[in-house]
Amino acid sequence: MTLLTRILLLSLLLAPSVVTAEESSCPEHFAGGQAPSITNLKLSPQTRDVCYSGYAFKHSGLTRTPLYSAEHLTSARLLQAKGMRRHSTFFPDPNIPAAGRAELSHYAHSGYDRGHVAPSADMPDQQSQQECFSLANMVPQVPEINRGVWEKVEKSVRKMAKERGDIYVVSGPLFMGNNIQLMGGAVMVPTHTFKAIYDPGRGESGAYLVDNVPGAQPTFISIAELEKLAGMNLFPSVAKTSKSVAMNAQGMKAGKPRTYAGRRGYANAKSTL
DNA sequence: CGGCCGGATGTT
DNA sequence: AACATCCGGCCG
Repeated sequence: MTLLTRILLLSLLLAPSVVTAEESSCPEHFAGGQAPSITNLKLSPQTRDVCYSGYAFKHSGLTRTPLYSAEHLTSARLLQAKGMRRHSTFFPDPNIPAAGRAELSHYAHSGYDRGHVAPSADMPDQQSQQECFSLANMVPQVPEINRGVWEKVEKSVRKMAKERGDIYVVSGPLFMGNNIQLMGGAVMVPTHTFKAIYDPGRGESGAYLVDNVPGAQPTFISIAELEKLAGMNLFPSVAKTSKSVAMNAQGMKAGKPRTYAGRRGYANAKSTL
């Protein structure tokens, strides 16, 4: 089977709903049914919201990455996901206009991994498994990070979801500073990746932030702090006073929780977008 | 330690 | 699509 027919087959198999309005057509993926919203207007152009069965994302044609991918993780879902057989069928997303999407060629021999934003291991069935290999759910990630500490963050969040039973997760890239690299002349290489968690049962929230450079360790920041860096309102339905989740207790070597704004070099960092 | 997992690579 | 191989982390 050629690559082209495989892509055509995939586009037939996938039945996404693309929405442009404020209301999400897949509220089940979001805390309070409300999708994250953009507050940094530089991020707004060429965006598209896509709903899949296991996650939903907002894609940017400027970065050719998701700005976020959102999932609702429950213990039942992860129990089901655990038994899933995985297969790697990465594909350029037919729901994203070709002019603004990532292609397999952009990633080939780039030195970067195709890093899942919504992870494959969270997906409970064949369809969602397949859908999460969309290149619209990928960011160029330093291999050591993707296969190392980021994987650890993902596992830690799955563990948290199993223990708590029910959490909402929003993951995505950051593009900080004025020296953003382009992979394959097209796809923006994120400087960081984040994973934000909201626990509706306990009213707690928090986020991991990991630099996209070899040797980086995860840091823990508040949702409010992350929202400033990301230029997005990640959990619009959640009161800003929600308590912080004690993520350090999840087997992570994240060091002391600290405020990212306090770190030298980041306090004045601006998104180039 | 070995075996498994999850993500990625390359070849056919 | 299947297969071999790699890797780091985790578990018994």
